[in-house]
Amino acid sequence: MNDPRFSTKQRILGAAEDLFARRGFAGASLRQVTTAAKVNLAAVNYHFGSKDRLIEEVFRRRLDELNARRLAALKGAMAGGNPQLAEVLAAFIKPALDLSLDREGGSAFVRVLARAYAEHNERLRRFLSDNYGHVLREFAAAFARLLPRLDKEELYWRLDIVAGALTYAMADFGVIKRRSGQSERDFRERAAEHLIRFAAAGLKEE
Amino acid sequence: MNDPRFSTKQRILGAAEDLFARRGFAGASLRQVTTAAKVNLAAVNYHFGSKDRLIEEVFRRRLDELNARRLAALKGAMAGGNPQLAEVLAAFIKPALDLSLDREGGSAFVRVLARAYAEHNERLRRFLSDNYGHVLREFAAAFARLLPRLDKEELYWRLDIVAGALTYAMADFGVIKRRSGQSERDFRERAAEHLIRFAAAGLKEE
DNA sequence: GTCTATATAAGGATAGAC
DNA sequence: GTCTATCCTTATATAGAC
Repeated sequence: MNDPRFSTKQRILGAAEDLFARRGFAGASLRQVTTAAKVNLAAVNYHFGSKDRLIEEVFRRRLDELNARRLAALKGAMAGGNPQLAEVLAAFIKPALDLSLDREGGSAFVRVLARAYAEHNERLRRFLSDNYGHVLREFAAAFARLLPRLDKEELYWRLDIVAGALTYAMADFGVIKRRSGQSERDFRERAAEHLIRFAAAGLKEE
Repeated sequence: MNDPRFSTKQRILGAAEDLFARRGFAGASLRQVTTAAKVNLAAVNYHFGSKDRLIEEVFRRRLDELNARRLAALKGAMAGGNPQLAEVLAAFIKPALDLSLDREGGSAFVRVLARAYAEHNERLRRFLSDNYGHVLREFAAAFARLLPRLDKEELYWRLDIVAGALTYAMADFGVIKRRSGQSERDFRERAAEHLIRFAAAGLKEE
């Protein structure tokens, strides 16, 4: 029972992630979280200090790895000296959709992320911007190199639209359902392909 | 004080819309709503029966008109016998972005709508599907006529992506900010234009 | 580090007078 | 239709024993 992957702290994070995805930050109570994690109610305040700090740690646990993967993929796409638009898009999109495939809570987390957008919560926005803003800036610079004919304003508009579609796709908001014979992994991979092709077409449009 | 536009019921709906947008359905309490509406706490249960029913009425008040406008615009686009893709897209997108321009609460409502997606709330989904699903089906049929080379699955994927980008754009999730000299209306109109061009390019892609 | 017990506040909903 | 008062549940957070 001393496996750090199943420590009290990690069990709380896992249960919180799941419940925040399903009921929202305000909708999921610490009682529900600690019950699901099979830990004592007081453990949340012992390990995290408050509900707000617990929320931040739920983000940190996933986003550190997600953004490291995105940057590594971006570096790979830019390395050859002849970067392709679809590769750079894939560097941004695929790690996110992969995360949504991770049965160990990742699929819940992407919905938490979508909720964070909907929240418009200033505290959360600042936390995300402070910790992960540099990743977005690197991608924006890469796209600017690949699409030199688009002025900056036009480029930002289009990237914003791509981000919206990605957020929506990741959180599974849409109406498309997986067919019964299809694996979750296959479904997600097709979602990423459709999204990348659609986005590339929209970005390239003169 | 008997103007039905400022009746107790309408004031509750307006305050609820604003608070649900800012704090979410669980995050906004009936006490906050009734205080903002300057009505008595008990008035919510008298007029609506419960918080859940209040939420549904917040949706109904806006969506009846929004979807009527969309269908009217769709009819207009299809009437000539030579419908254009951009026109049909505009019939779907522009009424939504116009709503987001309505200072009388519409701009709050689009954020409520985005939250409803994030909620994945079964009760809400059924309510929306039962009441407004036919509108989406009519648009899907129109797009199918305009894009005969896309098979049904491909078309649905792409429409799903468009819906995601629209939801995101309406709720102002993105990073693009209005410039100081620019009016809100002008900003929204440009958002709609960018979105329609981007979506049309992505939909047409072979 | 985990427990029980509890302080303290806020929540949705309702009863009953006016 | 609107009010006050209140029921009952749930919430976050903490104190202090183990």
